[in-house]
Amino acid sequence: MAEIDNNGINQEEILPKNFIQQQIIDDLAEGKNGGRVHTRFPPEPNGYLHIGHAKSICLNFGTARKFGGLTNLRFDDTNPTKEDTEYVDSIMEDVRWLGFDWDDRLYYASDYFDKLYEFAVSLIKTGKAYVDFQSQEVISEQKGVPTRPGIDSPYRNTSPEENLEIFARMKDGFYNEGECVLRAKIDMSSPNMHMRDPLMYRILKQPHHRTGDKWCIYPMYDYAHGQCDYWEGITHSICTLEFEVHRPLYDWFIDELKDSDYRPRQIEFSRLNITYNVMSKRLLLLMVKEGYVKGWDDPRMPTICGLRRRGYTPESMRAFSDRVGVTKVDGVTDVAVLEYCIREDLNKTAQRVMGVIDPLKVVITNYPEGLVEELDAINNPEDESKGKRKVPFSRELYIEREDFMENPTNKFYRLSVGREVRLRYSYFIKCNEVIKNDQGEVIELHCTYDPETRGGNAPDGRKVKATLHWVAVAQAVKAEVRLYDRLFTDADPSGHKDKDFLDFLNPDSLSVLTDCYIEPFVKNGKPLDSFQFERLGYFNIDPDTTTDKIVFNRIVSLKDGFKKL
RNA sequence: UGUCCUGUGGUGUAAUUGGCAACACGUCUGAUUCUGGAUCAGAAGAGUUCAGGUUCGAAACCUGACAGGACAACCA
Repeated sequence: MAEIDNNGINQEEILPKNFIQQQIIDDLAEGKNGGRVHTRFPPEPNGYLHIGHAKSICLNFGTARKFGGLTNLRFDDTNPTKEDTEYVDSIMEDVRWLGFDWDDRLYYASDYFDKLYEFAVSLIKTGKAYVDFQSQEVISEQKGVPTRPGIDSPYRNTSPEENLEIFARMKDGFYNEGECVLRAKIDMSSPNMHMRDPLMYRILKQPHHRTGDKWCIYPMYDYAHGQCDYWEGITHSICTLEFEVHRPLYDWFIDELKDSDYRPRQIEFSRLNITYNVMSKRLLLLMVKEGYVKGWDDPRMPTICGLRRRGYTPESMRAFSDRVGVTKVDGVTDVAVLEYCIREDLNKTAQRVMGVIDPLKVVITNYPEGLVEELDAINNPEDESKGKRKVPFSRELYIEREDFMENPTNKFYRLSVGREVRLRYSYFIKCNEVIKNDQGEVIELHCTYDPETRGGNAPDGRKVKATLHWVAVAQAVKAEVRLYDRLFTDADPSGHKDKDFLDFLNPDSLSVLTDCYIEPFVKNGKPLDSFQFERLGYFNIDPDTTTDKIVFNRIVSLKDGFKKL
């Protein structure tokens, strides 16, 4: 049994699950930060969140929760040229949908613009920051390259008094964009490029989505992030690997700022990659803008809103995030793991229903015309409490075209002429005759049923090898079904130096079937409700559904236990 | 020819800190089944990038290679 100690921390769960939790445990053991654990999720509102962010959300909120701590949501909005409130709203929706809550701890980097300015002034006063009037090109040239040290700027030794005046003018809009920048005075010969007098502020005469026209100078990420962490009391600042080389700078600013033993600590982990996907905001934005997909929430997209529309559940996303783990190894997760997670969830929860997506008409020649029977069907065999429903059965039915084979191979044991199969929850039927059109295509089957097998079992105990799903023609709901395949044909579309990721776009990633028939039960469904179409897979109702057309998305197929022959 | 990070079955992770390399996904068997699903039972698959060293004992520690990644935005 779990024991709760007086900090409310579950002692049973205190075993580290990954290296970050191990480091937190070590920090706690050393008595750092007064035993607090406080994380933050810091998205830049310049695009929609994707499944990699979902992992980060689960990691930040999940880790804090495990240690009885808190997590802030903080928008990293230091660049008004790229950011927008549209993205702020979608990000909040996505975090909540995933099942996390920041309570009243919603922050913006822009909340700290005044404090950041004051801190910059204090760094100027101590001679640790200076305004540089050189062009971007010159500054870049002076920075050198990783293998060769840089050289000092001629503005490096301007007096603090003069810098103070200039910086105030900079803030007041006296200079033009690009005319000057504020830099930290650190070490132009550092082997770490980020320590070669990094930029703290640049001039951007752009209105900001929150501060409006108040500022024309905006802090750089490196100058803002750690200080925001500090002022919010963040203890563990978890980010992705590309910020690893920024850590010395993060620490440098904190050292200048801190006035107690408390300090936030940056810990990096490797970002999520999934086979047959791209996971970069830039590339995802490009696919949306250029129309390769229908939008950020296209069900083929690895965005959170895309996966939500596709039918992925928050539970499945959290389970996935848990399964992939947290390390510093740059790897690729098989998309099969994601699919496993949604199947695992939906198998336990999804309402079963019968639907035929590639119909073949069947006439039960010995079944009374005009008769409709209501037969019992189980709503979810994995969950007795979900009960049963009635499914109408009549003389004319649809079955799946691929469940019939005129000349069956020896591994095919479904319907064929002379064979008997079971129609799920109804009767055994035997196929007697194949009706073809002028092109020789099978258009209809004539079968007979055995009235003794009502419900699906034969009193004489005889067995059939296959059970087929079906729908009654007259009662079926006609539907559009959208089938999705992977968006790319290559496992690592953006990983080829000589090829563009668009070269690997899968032309068949979407197929729309318009002649599908589903049992009447689905009429009660609302957009985003999900079902298992028995033997086919999991499907949900797409928001494109209207009063006269119901549209389904295939979330994922059922696992195929057999090879197509 | 700089600094930093990372190398464990096909893939993702683990190995309680030096003690028989474990789990999951995937793959393949078989059982069972009114979903070729689910479930159950089982199998194959790594000797931990390589070479030295320390040790009774190394995936782990040390040295050196090799491979991959990150860093040279007034982006985050």
